[in-house]
Amino acid sequence: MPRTTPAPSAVPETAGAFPVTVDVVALTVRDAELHALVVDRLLEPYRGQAALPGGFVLPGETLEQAAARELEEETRLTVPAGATGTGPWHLEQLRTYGPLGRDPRGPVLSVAYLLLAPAFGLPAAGGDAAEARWVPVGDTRAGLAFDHDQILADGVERARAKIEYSPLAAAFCPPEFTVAELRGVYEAVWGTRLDARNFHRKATGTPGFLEPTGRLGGGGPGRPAELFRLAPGVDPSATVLHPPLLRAGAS
Amino acid sequence: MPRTTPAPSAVPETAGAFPVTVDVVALTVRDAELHALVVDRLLEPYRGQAALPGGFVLPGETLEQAAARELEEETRLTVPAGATGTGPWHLEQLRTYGPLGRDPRGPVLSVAYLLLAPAFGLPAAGGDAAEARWVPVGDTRAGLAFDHDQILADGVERARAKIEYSPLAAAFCPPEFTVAELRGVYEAVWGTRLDARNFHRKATGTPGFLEPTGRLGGGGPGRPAELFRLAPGVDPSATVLHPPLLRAGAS
DNA sequence: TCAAAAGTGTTGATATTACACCCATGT
DNA sequence: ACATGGGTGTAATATCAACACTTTTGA
Repeated sequence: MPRTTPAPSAVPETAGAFPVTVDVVALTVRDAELHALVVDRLLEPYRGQAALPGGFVLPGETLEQAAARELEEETRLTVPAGATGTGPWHLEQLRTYGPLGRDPRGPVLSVAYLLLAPAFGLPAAGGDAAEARWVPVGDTRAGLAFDHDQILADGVERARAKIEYSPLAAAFCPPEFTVAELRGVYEAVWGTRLDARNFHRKATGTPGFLEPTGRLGGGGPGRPAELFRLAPGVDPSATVLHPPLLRAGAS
Repeated sequence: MPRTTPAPSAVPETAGAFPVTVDVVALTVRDAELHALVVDRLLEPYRGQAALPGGFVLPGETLEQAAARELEEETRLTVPAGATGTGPWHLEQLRTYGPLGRDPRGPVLSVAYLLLAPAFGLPAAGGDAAEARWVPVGDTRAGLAFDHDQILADGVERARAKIEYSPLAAAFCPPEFTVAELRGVYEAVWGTRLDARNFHRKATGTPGFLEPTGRLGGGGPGRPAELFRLAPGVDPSATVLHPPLLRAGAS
């Protein structure tokens, strides 16, 4: 049946209205490993269990606003406005789950978001919000509330696929970074080892990806590495790298 | 039926409840051109204007069920159950739009689905449902109600990207098809011309894509073509073609 | 026999991979 | 000096793109 509209500005009575949540898969690379942000739930259902940060969408806000608000409330982490654009942050919609069979309270729709961010510290536990912490994605087998294990797995798979053909790996790095740092991101996200020499050539040789800053970075042992930034004017989520940085190229 | 559990704890009062629609981007290839399914709206808002088939999600149904029901109601087209799997049909979630600024009646969330299907006839116009028709995607500039132009564009772009590295192009074909038919799908979806000889080698040479049936098809002029089917046991949405059938390879 | 479409062979250009080798710094 | 990581050169292999050529049918 077509949309039935009793009045020009009403929604049909037969249509259900659904509570809608946003849940955020926030990923970062720490200690050469991919980590996800989880919070410990203070309230029922699943009280005391770990879950993805998220919560109900409020009237009058967009889904992106709700995602940013929930992240900030639960982790004191402020997502820069317009993080869908360039820079060391990236927020994009993942997919929508529900409404049936995923929340003991009843039908709830959840719109999941994926956030890719450079490593950053979290405030010490003990605010009025639940404690937020980073957990290695390999350690999260079947431990999260609701269907959040599935959502996390989908988010990780999305990240793995996207860095292959988009400049999004740079979203895990600070504004200026070395090729080795970038390679560390690929190795952590894919869980593989990459040949440093070939990676360097591919990354620096792919048009529309990296731009040299001219400066040198790093104070560790060995020759200092050149610092790069993301090529100017590229939308990391729209740019397609050619040739791609192939996942198959792992040794 | 609605799974409304009286519940250990209820959804917080502060949380908004949103009407939720599903809208379907149904694509097919007809006359060597990519077409989308649209319906003419019988009711306000946007009465008389073309729109994607879709409508409100009812209590107790899943999003996929709602998408299939709306398609069937508005186009008399029955989506086979489990069309997310193998075969000449493919239904997948596209993304979620809203809730603000997209429906004059107020905040409405829309979960968009993408359906890839072989060409099929539509019932003659004049049922109690709105008339459904195929329109070439090139002809749909800014003509659809709501934000459906954007949703259609997103669906087309998803289809274009996916057939490059997945066997999903076969979802546009009947169960058995020739390499030329398959090439026609790529040409229509990408809007390019492909070299028939190189395409044949790539398509038949890519593991996990095509399986020869041994039979021959076609009664037209020229040498009869071998009939193929999708390789058995492949999930078209999960399989990754290697090497991919590159869009760049268009001549 | 001819037109049309299917399918194979071949070749130069480009990409990938593996690894030898040099460069620049801290200790 | 030497260890450590940064970065370049090069050669074997695979893939891509263009196109000559053969095969198999209908008219």
